[in-house]
Amino acid sequence: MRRTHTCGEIRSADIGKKVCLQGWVRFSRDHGGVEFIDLADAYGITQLVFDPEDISSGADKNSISLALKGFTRESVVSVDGVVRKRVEGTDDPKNKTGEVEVLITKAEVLNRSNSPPFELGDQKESVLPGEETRLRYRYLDLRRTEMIEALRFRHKFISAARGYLEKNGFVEVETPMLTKSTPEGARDYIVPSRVHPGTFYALPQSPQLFKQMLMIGSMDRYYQIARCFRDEDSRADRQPEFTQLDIEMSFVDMKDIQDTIEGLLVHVWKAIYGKKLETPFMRISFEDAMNKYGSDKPDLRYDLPMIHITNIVKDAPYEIFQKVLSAGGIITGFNVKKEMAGDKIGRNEIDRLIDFVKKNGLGGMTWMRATKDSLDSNIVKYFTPDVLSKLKKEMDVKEGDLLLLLAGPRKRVLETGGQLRKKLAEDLELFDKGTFKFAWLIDCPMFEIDPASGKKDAFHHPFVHPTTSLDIANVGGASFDLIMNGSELGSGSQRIHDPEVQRQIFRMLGISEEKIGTDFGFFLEALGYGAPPHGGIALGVDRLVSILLNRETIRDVIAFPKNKKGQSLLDGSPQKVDDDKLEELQILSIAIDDIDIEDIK
RNA sequence: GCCCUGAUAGUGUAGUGGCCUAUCAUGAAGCCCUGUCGAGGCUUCGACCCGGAUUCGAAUUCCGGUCAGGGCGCCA
Repeated sequence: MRRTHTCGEIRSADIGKKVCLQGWVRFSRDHGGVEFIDLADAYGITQLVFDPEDISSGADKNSISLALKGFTRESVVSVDGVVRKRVEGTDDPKNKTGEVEVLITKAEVLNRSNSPPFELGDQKESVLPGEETRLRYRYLDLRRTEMIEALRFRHKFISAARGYLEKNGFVEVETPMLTKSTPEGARDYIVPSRVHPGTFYALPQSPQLFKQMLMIGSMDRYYQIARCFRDEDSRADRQPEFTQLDIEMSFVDMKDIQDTIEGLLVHVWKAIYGKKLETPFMRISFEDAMNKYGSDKPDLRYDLPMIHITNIVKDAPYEIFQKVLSAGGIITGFNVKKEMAGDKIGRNEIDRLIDFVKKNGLGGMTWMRATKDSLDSNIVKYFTPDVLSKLKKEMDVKEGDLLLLLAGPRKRVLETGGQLRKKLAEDLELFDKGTFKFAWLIDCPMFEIDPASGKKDAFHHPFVHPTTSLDIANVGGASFDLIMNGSELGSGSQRIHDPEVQRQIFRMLGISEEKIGTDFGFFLEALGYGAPPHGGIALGVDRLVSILLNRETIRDVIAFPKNKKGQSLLDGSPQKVDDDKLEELQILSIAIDDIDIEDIK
């Protein structure tokens, strides 16, 4: 018999029905006579009963009993039975099928399971095994409700996004996975060509150039759930392969792209949560974000800004400040309000914060506590009453507030301030985990200087349309980021559609004429054939979904993720390939392990 | 490349120089039990990441590795 119901759908209304259920044996409880089995599938759990003294007509007690002996944990079984109400007082209110049970009339083991390496029950708070074990046996991990929910949610998100985009005339187009290696940016995963020995494709870091060429090809509205690859080190929110919701539009400006994403998210919100998402999103300039929050993706669920006080304290004879100032540095501070901190930050905690600041590259941290009518600290003596009063005014100091002051080189102070702000918010629980605060980071520069090499780099990428003359010092770029809760969810821009401007940007990035030709010649040529004004954005699907589900890492919303070192613990990739395969590709490995030491000697 | 944290039965853990023949739970195997629901009871099985050092004595201290995770760099 084929299954008639899933393990999550039988209710009181089904009482008396003959059913067939198929699923996994999650738990069984043998009372020496009556026996209960929790049968699980992706939809839920139904309790099965075998009672030797309560056998339905036509059922064979001995054959059922025999089959049940083969029901090991996580075995796949098929059971026929009759739905009945549970004995008075034995309902299970925690389970949506908890009012009914299925009295077994026939049982069969479809596939016996080995004893699982970790416990799969997750009705209550179960103890999760380490992630290594979960990834090694991902197919078992996926049976857990949490994982099933994550993948369903992810699907729902993508499905709703598709619905919105299709309704608005977007066409999903697949761009190639075997593409050209690009010189700038992240490292490529490369794929050897057998037909052209010694040459390689690269897996796409993003469909950037192809989606732009789709616009040149008059596609007008494009989207793709695009897999992207970057051979860089992983993080909790970064995997070697990841998914972007990639969008490109013709005849639009930045506002049109932002409106589209806001519309999309409103639609998704409605579909997933049944709620209205407030738009338009707040906008914050790159400069404000850095100055106030020390981050290009500040968490805006709480305020706690940096308040710059360089001008107020510049004359105070406090040696540390004077040293910093004479080196061209700045002084800034946080006012940790009494309402935020309560009495959570005592002397010991301040010492820990000072350590934190030191680890983040500053010499230390000065602090003051606001008393009834003054500021209390071992360094107040260096500040005149006038300076203290100005400081109190500027930082809006009330009794019980704690001032944390940072001094040092501008960039260092802002970055460390941003880290400290984040830490304070976490320690003091300044935000609600269920709140999602979107914002657009706007007014970005076109270029940034790499502090290590002193080289000029593109702030976003080299295809961003400049918003100012290219001759001035701080060229602006028509790019923007979607940020939420301290994460960057995606970045978009209006693109360059004039080949001469594009060529000029490549030159400004220090790419030689020859390189421009070999690496981007085809693209410059394409721009030359009537490229329409266009722009687009890419949203990180893994990241967004993991934040919405409050998961610590994007691995928890990816069915088969890699570990931190980029390995799949499930199939053991990456692996060596046989020598004859390499030979066919005319590839010779010079990895240390592959070199025969004797040969070298 | 660097920094931080961790590693004890299949799984999750306790254990800060001798009370360790290593705790507890879960699991597995077996037995008992007729209304449980992560059932319960009894019995059994099963572990200190590797190498070196210190010490009379190391799971515990030190050094070096390996593995895992978080972060910096990197991610145009």
